[in-house]
Amino acid sequence: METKIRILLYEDNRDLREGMTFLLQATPGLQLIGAFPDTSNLEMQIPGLKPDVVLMDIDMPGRTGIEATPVVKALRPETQVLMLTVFEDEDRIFQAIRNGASGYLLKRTPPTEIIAAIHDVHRGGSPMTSSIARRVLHFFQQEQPVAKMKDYDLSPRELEILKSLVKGYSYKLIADEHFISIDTVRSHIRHIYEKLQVNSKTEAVLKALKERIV
Amino acid sequence: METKIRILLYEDNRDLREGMTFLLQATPGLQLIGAFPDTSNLEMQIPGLKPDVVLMDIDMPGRTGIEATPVVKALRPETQVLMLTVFEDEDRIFQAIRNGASGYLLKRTPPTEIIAAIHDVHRGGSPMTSSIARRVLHFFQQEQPVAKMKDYDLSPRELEILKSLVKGYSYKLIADEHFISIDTVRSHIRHIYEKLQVNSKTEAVLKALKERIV
DNA sequence: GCCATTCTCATCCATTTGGGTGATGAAATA
DNA sequence: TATTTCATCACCCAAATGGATGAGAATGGC
Repeated sequence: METKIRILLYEDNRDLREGMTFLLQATPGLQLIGAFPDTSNLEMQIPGLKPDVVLMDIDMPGRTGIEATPVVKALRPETQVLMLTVFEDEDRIFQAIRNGASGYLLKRTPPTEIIAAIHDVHRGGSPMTSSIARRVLHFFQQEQPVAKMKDYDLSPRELEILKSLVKGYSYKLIADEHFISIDTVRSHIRHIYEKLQVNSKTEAVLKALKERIV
Repeated sequence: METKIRILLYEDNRDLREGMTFLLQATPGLQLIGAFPDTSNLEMQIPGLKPDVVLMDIDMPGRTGIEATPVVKALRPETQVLMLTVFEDEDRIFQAIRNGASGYLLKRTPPTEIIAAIHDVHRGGSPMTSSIARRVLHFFQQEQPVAKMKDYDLSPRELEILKSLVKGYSYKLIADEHFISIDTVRSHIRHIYEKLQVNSKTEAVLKALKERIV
């Protein structure tokens, strides 16, 4: 390893902080450049210490780890934030991820895996426990009851017209777009409304979007 | 371990299939109950063999692993599908995930980790390599340029009206909903249009949704 | 007190939209 | 071949919508 990975630790629990400090200092290839019980001085510490990886607890007094993460990313985008916490609820996981966290580990993860995860996140990976990963995947899967999704039996032409509606076009515009008369457009739209069981442009557009018929 | 994990393998490459077969048969706690070069007989094999975990290659002749996955989940929802493939592009990853895969490993993953992943997915985790995980997280993060988002300076009342518009309501309905006259509704909506720079209900609704002002 | 904003309501007018009805020719299907 | 579906267009009418303009009451800030 050429140069050590520069690590910053934010953890309010003193025992845990000191334990992690010991672990990190004892590990070759890693360099702990700071360990703090809160994020109140982020704005000084991040630009000053230039960490490669920040280990972030979630539940801290003052600014939580979730709130601090986007600040870190804003101050120094190349810094990787690794959440290290006891919380496993989807809300916090997603908030952390949306805020720019690159990894999400539970504190009960064995030390060797935490070390591995630090290297991992520094290499551009996103380490996470598989239970966290399951929740993330679940998010993608829980989607629509696509299977039961009625296709509403729209004709090809009706589908095109519906797409134009979803673009926010007026009847006249749609007519021009498709080189047909406005009455033909109206005719198609009437059929679309009937099939979708709606009776206005807005409702049709909303339904089309919500059930992604478009 | 009380009872062995029942595993089905779908992999068209003969060498890989035989290699995996050897690995799985040599591992205590696992029971390979079938290994097939294609998914043409899924409909018989899944209900007949009742696998706990299916190892699924993506690129197979006939029905691909991505297409086969939802079929597996439909035939036997409790079966966990673990993608095992060489492809690492976001498209395929997301297709697989959306189709119900519970894990996603690259074939170059070391055998011991594959074994661990099988146990993992069977326990309800979602093993994935951290590079895959990074891509998944990236999907959440790439979102909107929230920062640049103008708030359009809508008044509280206008925002409420806009929300009603997004519900697909007509002027009359909105008037009733808020106990105001229809002309007042029209007045608010005109102001909304002006601020959002649109000139129809549909456009306003689309803009509100797209920029999630609602 | 004065000013800006917001919320309210109104009137007038033109355009758009929704709904009813019907018709024609082409294409696909039974 | 007969029937059905699709795409096209038309005419009528009523309701909804969009745009211009104005105006009174309430609120909050300066």
